Amino acid sequence: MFDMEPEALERFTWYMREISAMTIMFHTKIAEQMGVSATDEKCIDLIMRADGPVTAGRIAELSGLSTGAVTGVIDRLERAGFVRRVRDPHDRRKVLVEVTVGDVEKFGQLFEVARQSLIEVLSHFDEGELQVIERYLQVQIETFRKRVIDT
Amino acid sequence: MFDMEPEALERFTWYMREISAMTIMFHTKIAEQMGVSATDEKCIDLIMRADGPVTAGRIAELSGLSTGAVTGVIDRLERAGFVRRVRDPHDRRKVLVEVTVGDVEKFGQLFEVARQSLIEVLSHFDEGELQVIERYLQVQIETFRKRVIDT
DNA sequence: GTCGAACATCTTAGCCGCTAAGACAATTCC
DNA sequence: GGAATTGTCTTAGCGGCTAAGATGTTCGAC
Repeated sequence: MFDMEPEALERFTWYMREISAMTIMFHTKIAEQMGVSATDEKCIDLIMRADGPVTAGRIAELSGLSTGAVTGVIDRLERAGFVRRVRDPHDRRKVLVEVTVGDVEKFGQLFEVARQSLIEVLSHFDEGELQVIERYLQVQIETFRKRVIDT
Repeated sequence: MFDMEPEALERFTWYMREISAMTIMFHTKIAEQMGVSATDEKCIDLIMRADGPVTAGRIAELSGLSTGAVTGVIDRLERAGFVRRVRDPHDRRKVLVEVTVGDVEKFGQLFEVARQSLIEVLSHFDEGELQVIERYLQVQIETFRKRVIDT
């Protein structure tokens, strides 16, 4: 079905593993810089990546935490000024969690460094190569979501 | 210095963020499947990615945990049969931690799924495209290690 | 060789976040 | 309107983490 030298596959496996570990470290550093726990940072990332406000319960589902734990997460993030609780006017049981607008700077430094690093990486490639890379990233997201995450 | 449409950069940023979140989820699932905590899985990943045996203290450095916490990590991983403590014959203060050989299967399923997924992803590309992708991964690792991790 | 300083790991006390179970409040269904 | 359901919060109990100190080992000066 797909013939690739075993050594090549092994190299790619190593790249994935290395990037994977760097990703974990990156999130650890972001959390440190924001002055919150890794769990809290994971949740705020969930909230930011969602489109539109998210309920507390949805955060529990997405993060795998209990609802009780999510209450604590939101308490801490709210106290630190990263998010805000808003009662859903259509269903007043629900608590919508919104990222507070002006405080995107608090994520600041390291996100900016990451953005600059991405630009630096991409600057090594011409138009046609970037198209290949973009397709690669799209296929990777699609494949891993289907086969690894949604199971 | 490097001109790229802002929308393209935004798309790539989104890809990175998405992959980043999937990576976190992946490690969470691996840990679950292994029946250990995320911290423990992070440590065993460190040990496996290192070449040669690693000391307890080195694990503390690399993971950012206190030495006391690492003692607990190794206790649990040893009890679960993933690693083994070996006294360094040259310096008997040190404790070398080795991954137990026959138990690689315990990581099993999900690693295998990930490996198969990687093969599936790569099968979408021809020889020349794979070279571009490989270069991209190398540059990414190098750049992010330099600018994000080692700071 | 001996002694003290430095080093590597382990132990312990105290703290904090997580889970599970149930309380409370709002909504939906009959 | 009343019962069942839903969404969040509260609480008790547990387990992992940090910081500090204990224990065992090595290194260096003499």
